[in-house]
Amino acid sequence: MEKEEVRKGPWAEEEDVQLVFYVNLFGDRRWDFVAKVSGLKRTGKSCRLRWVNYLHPGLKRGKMTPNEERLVVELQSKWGNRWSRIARRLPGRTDNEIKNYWRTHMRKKAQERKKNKKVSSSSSSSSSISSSSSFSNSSSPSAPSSPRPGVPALAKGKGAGAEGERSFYDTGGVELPATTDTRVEKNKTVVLEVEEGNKVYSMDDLWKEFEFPEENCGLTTQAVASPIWDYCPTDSLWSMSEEERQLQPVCDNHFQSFPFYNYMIG
DNA sequence: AACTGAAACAACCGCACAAAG
DNA sequence: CCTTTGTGCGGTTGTTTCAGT
Repeated sequence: MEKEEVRKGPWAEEEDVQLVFYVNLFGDRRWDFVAKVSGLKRTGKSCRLRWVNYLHPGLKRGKMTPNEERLVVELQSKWGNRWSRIARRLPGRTDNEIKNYWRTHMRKKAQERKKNKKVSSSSSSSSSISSSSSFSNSSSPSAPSSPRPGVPALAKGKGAGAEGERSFYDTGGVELPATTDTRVEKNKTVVLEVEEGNKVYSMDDLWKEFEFPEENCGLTTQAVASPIWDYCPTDSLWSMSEEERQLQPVCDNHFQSFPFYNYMIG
């Protein structure tokens, strides 16, 4: 009946590392393939989701800026719940994130509306709360709302500069459109040195890098890209053909420990 | 200090569409 | 042209953390 158990639920750090590695190799298109080859017991769908919502370089984390909030409200009223479309206008934000944001804020608004109704019905007869979309105000831009550690030690996308107008979805994968400098992170040297020297980095370690924005000040949209990218080879890999990759594993130690290695040679 | 509700975030599910065979 | 497969999207649910009482 069950062919292979499919893992569900929260992703482990190793899984993240593994996924990033393989996405680096094969791009972010063939998710089924990536899922299979990586040995992750996840569906391609699940891998894609994890990538898009969490691991993607260029993801901005942390609270929405007032600007972004305004934009979301504006675009939502214009396009409806086309979250992915809206997300494209908000570099670094995912449709999921926006969706969640909207949901909580709709709830808030609904509550406010209820309150107002009660008040207005008891006091006067004016309606008016309806389409006013008082979001930009109600979202209290100044509300500090302490950063949520909901995400393991990495949701601190504080100093994310909201610059750049490009869908972060187009990581391009192998067939990256040679438009602009799609990914700043790619220029960073490192080779999936999750184990650098003799030190082994956990995902937390990797993420921590981003708690010090000064170190990334040269970056714009990608400023808070998933730090794991720092540890992944990119350019070299992107430009390699599949065959080349087979012949020339990037970092042997790791490489061989990944199921992919067996897959390729076997 | 313990409890409870709300908020934020992560992940899954099902459907629709597009491309490949 | 039809079928299959993969991907993207929107909706929904579950989990964790925080703030207020």
